[in-house]
Amino acid sequence: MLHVDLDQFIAAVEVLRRPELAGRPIIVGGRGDPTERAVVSTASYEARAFGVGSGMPLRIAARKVPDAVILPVDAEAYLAASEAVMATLRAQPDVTVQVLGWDEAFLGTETEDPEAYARQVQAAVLERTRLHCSVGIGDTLVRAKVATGFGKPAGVFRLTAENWLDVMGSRPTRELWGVGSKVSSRLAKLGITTVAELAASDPENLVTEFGPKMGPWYAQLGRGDGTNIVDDTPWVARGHSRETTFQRDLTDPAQVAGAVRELTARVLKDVRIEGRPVIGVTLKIRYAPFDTTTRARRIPATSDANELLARVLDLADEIEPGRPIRLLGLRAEMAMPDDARQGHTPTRGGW
DNA sequence: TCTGGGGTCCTAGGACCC
DNA sequence: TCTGGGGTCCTAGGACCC
Repeated sequence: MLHVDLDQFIAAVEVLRRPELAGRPIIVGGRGDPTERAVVSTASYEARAFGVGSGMPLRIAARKVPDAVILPVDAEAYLAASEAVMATLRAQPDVTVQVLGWDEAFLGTETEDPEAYARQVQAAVLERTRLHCSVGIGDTLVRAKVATGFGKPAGVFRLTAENWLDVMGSRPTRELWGVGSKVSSRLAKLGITTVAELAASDPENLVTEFGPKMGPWYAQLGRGDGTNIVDDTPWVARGHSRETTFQRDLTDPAQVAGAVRELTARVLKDVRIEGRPVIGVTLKIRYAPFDTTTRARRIPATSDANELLARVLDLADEIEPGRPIRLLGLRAEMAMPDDARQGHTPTRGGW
């Protein structure tokens, strides 16, 4: 199968509508104001050369690149571009498309010459959307996904059982899809720092450290093994959430109550579009500067807005009075339809 | 005043039941 | 005068991804 990933997607979309920005360091994040609390969504390759990357505080990014073009996030524009890309992918011959986000998808197809197929996909995407993408080819989803990184920018790379350890074996576990900084540190404590070491590790040790599901999962990841099924079943959202980081910390209880009502209204808007009852609510509270806690309640299935607001305000009563609040978030968990895809592979935000 | 916003899934521990 | 065992449900917290 193939994994397609658009190159510097958000920055590229911005350049399409403002060609004079081509070649300049572009940073997209927040409302485009580096004095505000916000982080970088995407940086162009020119900006990345200065050490700027996704997730970095906008303020710091702006400091690193003094003459950067800093732009606000325009989600609608990226969504429209994304839909054009995905439509192009779906129009390819004999293909199953599993969308992973705005700028990524797996493609399942049977072909004698995957490289040629990949080049054809790149050409079609470029012609239809004027956007460049990189393509990974693999015999599992994990290998295809990891392969894409070696194809960037605008290239094609193949990773299979054959060359997986040659290419990945000596690299740090952090480079695996699903291993972040915390897990790589915990692995290091077990004496596992490279992909090859993870691939050869005793699953029992991993179960002790990570539990019955994640232990074996990490061992499999080290080998690049896993499913090779591209699943185009339409996604069914488990829930919807909204959160707000306040530019100035909230201290006034009336302000907090107002923010909670506003969040509830925003979440309800999305839930109404789904048309499914809510079965749980979670309030997320970040006390300044960075102490985050959650309060959750499971509730009888309801679609009644007043009922929900009452529940959320109950949760808000658990906010400690007097502590400055930097962020409030609200998530509504929705009832799943009986036929929804469930119990898939553990991936956390992936497939 | 350095730390977004939208997601998913796993784990541990307590409560509760038989 | 000892303290099971299995199961489910729930909450809080953690980790990761785009």
